[in-house]
Amino acid sequence: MTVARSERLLVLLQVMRRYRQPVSGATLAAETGVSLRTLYRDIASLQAQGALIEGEAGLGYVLKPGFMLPPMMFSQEEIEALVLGSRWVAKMADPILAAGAVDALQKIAAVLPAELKEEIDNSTLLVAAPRNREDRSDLAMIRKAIRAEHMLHLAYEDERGALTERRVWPFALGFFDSVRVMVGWCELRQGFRHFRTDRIISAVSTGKRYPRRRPALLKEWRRAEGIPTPG
Amino acid sequence: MTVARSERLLVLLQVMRRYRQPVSGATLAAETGVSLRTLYRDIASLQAQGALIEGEAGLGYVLKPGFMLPPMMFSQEEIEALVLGSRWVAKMADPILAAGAVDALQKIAAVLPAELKEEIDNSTLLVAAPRNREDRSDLAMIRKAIRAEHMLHLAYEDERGALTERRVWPFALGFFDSVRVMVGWCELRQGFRHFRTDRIISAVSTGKRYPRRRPALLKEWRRAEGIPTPG
DNA sequence: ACCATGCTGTCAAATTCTGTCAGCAGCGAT
DNA sequence: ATCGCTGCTGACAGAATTTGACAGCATGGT
Repeated sequence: MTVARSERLLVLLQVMRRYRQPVSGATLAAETGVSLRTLYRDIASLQAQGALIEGEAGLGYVLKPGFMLPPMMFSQEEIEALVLGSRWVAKMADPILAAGAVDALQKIAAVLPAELKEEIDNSTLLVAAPRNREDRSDLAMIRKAIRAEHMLHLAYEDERGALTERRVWPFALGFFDSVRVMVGWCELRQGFRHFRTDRIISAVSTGKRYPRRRPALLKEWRRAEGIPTPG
Repeated sequence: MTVARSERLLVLLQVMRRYRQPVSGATLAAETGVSLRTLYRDIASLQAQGALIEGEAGLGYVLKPGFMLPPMMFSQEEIEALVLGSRWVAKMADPILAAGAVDALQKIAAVLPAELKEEIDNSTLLVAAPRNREDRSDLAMIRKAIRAEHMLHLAYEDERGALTERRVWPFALGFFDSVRVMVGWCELRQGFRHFRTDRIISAVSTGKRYPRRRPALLKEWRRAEGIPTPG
């Protein structure tokens, strides 16, 4: 069986992820142990399968951030869990993440045979409609800052209505029943603080990285709060 | 590119799903337009890729219920949505569905390169811990009854504490912030009724199908309640 | 203008896939 | 026990596909 080819394509994706800058086709060909001509064919294959690879003459290839899943089998419970979870995200999260949930569902539905697609459309697992929120915070920007480990300038109104400005190192976002909370290290208080996103007056990314790494902060915060690691 | 082969494997899965009973390899070979020898090789390929296909001598092949996804690409937002959604399900749904969510996450994590797997483990999107519930209802059984369109014998305690017994046709399950609600047609009241699962004293499947189809009931209920169809 | 690079066509060699034939093993019915 | 049906594996030759080498064109940056 030609398992070699599909595995080579997976390897190719990994190699492209390693380089964060554009890589030349010649380099990729060498790393995957294949001729340049074949590499071009492999790239074309991946693109045909939906991989977001951009190639520019004179520069090389870059893989847009994302995840290529190989073929895999999900049980009925697993797919129901994914569908229900995505629906919850679609309703409860900010517009961009919600759009991601909808897109993911559509991608999955698109590859299912008609009979099973209908099963999803008629899925019997429903999620409550979200409440009206007065939460205009830009969660997408906050998520981006978290991913990039960028410091944020925050104007925040605490429980007592007092307004403060701080610089914080955001590293997590919590979704509770009715509120969303940004978790970060607060330079002002020199400690971990939780910020309800509906009380954030404004958040501006400084574009500068904070000095510690996100997983370390997360771990330390978990220990400080006595929160077990999620499954 | 040998897109022919992988497509044939997808077709093979669909054909196997059509037959709910065991199918002989010869039949499958004829349906996919391939020799019997090659069919055996195709089956082996699918099994190697994780498909749950069982073959028994003298009977044929059966595909265990589930969904085989072809290789596909998810954007960062999409995968974050899937992860967050699965975490929510893992915490908020009944044990079986929660296990499905955990399993699905593990399957996805298992095929990601180490660096991205860590990304999921350190995911910055958190879900609130579930509240303590006094909800001992067997949601897994209810979901099963919904899928099979089976009638349920229900002992239910309504808001006023009055205890009733009814036969209902369950067709949906709603997840709200703090309560879960089974939706069904109530034979006693001759109308759609919502049953909070924590007020269900006992639910016994009759094993008999109800006379109407689930999608029709769902649609009618949506119209009656003024609920738009979910994305 | 020049170089690095992406991209496509062509064709023969290398590789893989497929069909045919053969044989063994497990299961149910006669 | 025997038979038929079926799953499953090995071997091998021909068919089909993939690969590599070569040639050429297009594009962007220097």
